[in-house]
Amino acid sequence: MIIYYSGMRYKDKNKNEAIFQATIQLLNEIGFSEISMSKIAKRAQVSPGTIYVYFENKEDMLRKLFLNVEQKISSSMFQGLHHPLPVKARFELVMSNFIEFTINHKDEFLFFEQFCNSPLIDNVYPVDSNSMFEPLYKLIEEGKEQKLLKDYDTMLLLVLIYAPVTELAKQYFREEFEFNDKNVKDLIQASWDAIRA
Amino acid sequence: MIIYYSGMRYKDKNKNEAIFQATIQLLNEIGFSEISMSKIAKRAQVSPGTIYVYFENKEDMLRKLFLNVEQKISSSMFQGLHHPLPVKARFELVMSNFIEFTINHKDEFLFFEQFCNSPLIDNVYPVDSNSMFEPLYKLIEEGKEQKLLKDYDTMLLLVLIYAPVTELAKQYFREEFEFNDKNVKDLIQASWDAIRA
Amino acid sequence: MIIYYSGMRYKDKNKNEAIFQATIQLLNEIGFSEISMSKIAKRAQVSPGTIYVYFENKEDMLRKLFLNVEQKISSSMFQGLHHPLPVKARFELVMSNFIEFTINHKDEFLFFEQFCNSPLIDNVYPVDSNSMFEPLYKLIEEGKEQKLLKDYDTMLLLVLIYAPVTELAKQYFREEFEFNDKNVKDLIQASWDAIRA
Amino acid sequence: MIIYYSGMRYKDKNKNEAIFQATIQLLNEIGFSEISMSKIAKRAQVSPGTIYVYFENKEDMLRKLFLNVEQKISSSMFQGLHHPLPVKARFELVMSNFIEFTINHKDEFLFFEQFCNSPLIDNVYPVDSNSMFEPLYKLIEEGKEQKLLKDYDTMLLLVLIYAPVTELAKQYFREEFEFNDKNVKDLIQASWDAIRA
DNA sequence: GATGAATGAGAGTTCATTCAT
DNA sequence: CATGAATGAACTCTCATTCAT
Repeated sequence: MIIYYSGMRYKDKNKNEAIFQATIQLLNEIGFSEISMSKIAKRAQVSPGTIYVYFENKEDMLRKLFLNVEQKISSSMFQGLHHPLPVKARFELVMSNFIEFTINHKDEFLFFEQFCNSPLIDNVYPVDSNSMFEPLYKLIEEGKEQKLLKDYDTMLLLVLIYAPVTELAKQYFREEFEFNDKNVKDLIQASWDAIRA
Repeated sequence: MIIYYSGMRYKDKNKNEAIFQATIQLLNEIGFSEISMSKIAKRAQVSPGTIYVYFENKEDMLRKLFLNVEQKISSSMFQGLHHPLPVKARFELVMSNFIEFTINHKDEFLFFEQFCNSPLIDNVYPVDSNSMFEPLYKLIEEGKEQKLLKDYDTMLLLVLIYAPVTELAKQYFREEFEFNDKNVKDLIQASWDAIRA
Repeated sequence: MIIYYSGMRYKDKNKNEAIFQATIQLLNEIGFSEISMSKIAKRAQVSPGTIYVYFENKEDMLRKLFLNVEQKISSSMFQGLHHPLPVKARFELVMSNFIEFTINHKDEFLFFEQFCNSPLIDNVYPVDSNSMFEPLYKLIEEGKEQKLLKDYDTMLLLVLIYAPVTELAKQYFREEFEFNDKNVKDLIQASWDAIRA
Repeated sequence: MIIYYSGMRYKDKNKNEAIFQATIQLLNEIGFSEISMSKIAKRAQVSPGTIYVYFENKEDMLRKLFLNVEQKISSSMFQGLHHPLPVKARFELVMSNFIEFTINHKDEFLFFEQFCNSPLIDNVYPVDSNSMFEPLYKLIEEGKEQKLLKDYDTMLLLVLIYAPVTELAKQYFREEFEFNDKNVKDLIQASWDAIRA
């Protein structure tokens, strides 16, 4: 589908998305060492040349894909986060949002983790790599001010609550952990125990 | 060290190690997508052909390197772990061993994380991927039996204590977190709070 | 000749043929043990990568080249073969067609012989390797029915007439035999004597 | 087995032969394009270095192997050839010797044919390539003097009798022709008919 | 915008050969 | 004599990218 917009001709959103999806899938199937523009093109059912209509080069495409996925994760994670709610309620909401996103978006999530653990991430964030968790960071600082949370380094507290989620998600996709209701509740409880004063 | 027997020239342990070190360094510098056997050979100061004297192919080399690093991490982590010690003391020992290893073996650790988050890991462990943490798994089960720890899924408790360590180590190498004495103490304390009954 | 359709750049028949000719020439000059895709590309004045636009791999290229040459030989051999002609006349026509083709297409012929005598031929014909001579086979059977030819195994009679031609052609190219009018006439006569009743 | 000979230490005949046999087998299995010194060494159960004790290089080894096989064929072919026998009897003896050798020495024969049809043959015989058939050549000339054979070019007559044998042998090994007693008799008869006056 | 033929560079791997033992 | 580790060149093939259409 091509959208015309006040005299301007827009690129086909579907092709862009098809390229993104093909890349995410292939990266999870064969990894960075084996992926190639031709394979991506074949999977996305476009010509190799077409990718260069949408992106400057391979690096540019991967960077834009990463930022796109990061945006999706971030907006899902903080969905429905109204300030009036007390700190603990907001913590629980963010945690369930995050868990829900990961288990429902396997490909995006695993791509994100693979990318973050590779040196490619250095080309994306020359300065700061945790802007995605900014609202959560703020929430923890608020909790510390209210003496609800431990007076530890904020980054330490931040990691204590998100690292287990991502790690358990990976175990879940390897079928070595089950994300049933009890486990979700337990995870949120234990995470709270880790950081509460 | 080269060992000679009659009529043979034996494989050089140093060459094997040089190839491993070159691979680890390059993977952390440029990643899986940019690494190549020629670059590894150049960094290790051997001929490209020489790598194939020691390993069947690229995949075989990476797999053997991974298992080698995993062995190093595992043996460091459980160093000095005598059974007579109480559960909490053993927990604290394992945690500090683990933290100490990661911050003192940047290259090995980051390679390990990158590898674990790539699809290559699937070729290494067709069945079970947490054998490295087996003694820690057992320790948690013992703690659960003694009612010291929460009666949660053991994998959940396991992840709650190791995931923050690896994540903070990565932040540390990005200079976004400091591993001073207080932070180490706090991390161990918070992890214990997360899992204790 | 390059044919363009809208929005596409089409494959160039000349490039395909240039690759075939370069391969035939090089195989006759240096043989299977020394030939390489790079050498072929250089001789054909294309990039090494270009060969892989036209063929899947080396084996595929050689197989297609072989079938192409076989087709040429076969169609030359049976050119002008009208059924109304008596058996002997048809025999003589096929023989002179065959002789003429071989001495006028040195490269194709020598490539064909080299290929047929290598194990590569097994990958081309999994079942039957004499389809090229099918019409000649039929002609011999007709001659046997008319009691013109010996009542021997048809394959035996077939080989008796084509094997000397190919062998003499090779001697001719080594300048150890001359294909003058007398020798051609003698060869055809002797071959007829071999098979006639 | 190592043979010591008046103060000189001889090379191991078995190793030499093992290298020859390995080469012949591999050439028939995978051909000149795929063969390599390492593969030959592995098949012969010797070290790659050992081949260079016996031969100067690959080309030297192949040339010596070819001459060795040619010698075997030639001596088998003219075995029991006493001059007192009449021309036709000698012809028949040579033919049966030749047929018998080919069908009983598949590997040597197919290697010989493959080698003769490749440009490698040019490096072996810079001048004359039919010395192997010298006695047969002489026999034909004798037959021509006795007016028993056609007064054709001797090379032509020579080829008329040996080319069908080699070609049928190849068909035999592809299981497309049967070398039973009748066919052998028929082949010899037809060959005689081809050349007799 | 979209195509895919075309490319030279470089990928992983094997090569013939050497030589210290 | 025999070994096999070691090598750099060369192998087959794929790469990211370009560009005429």
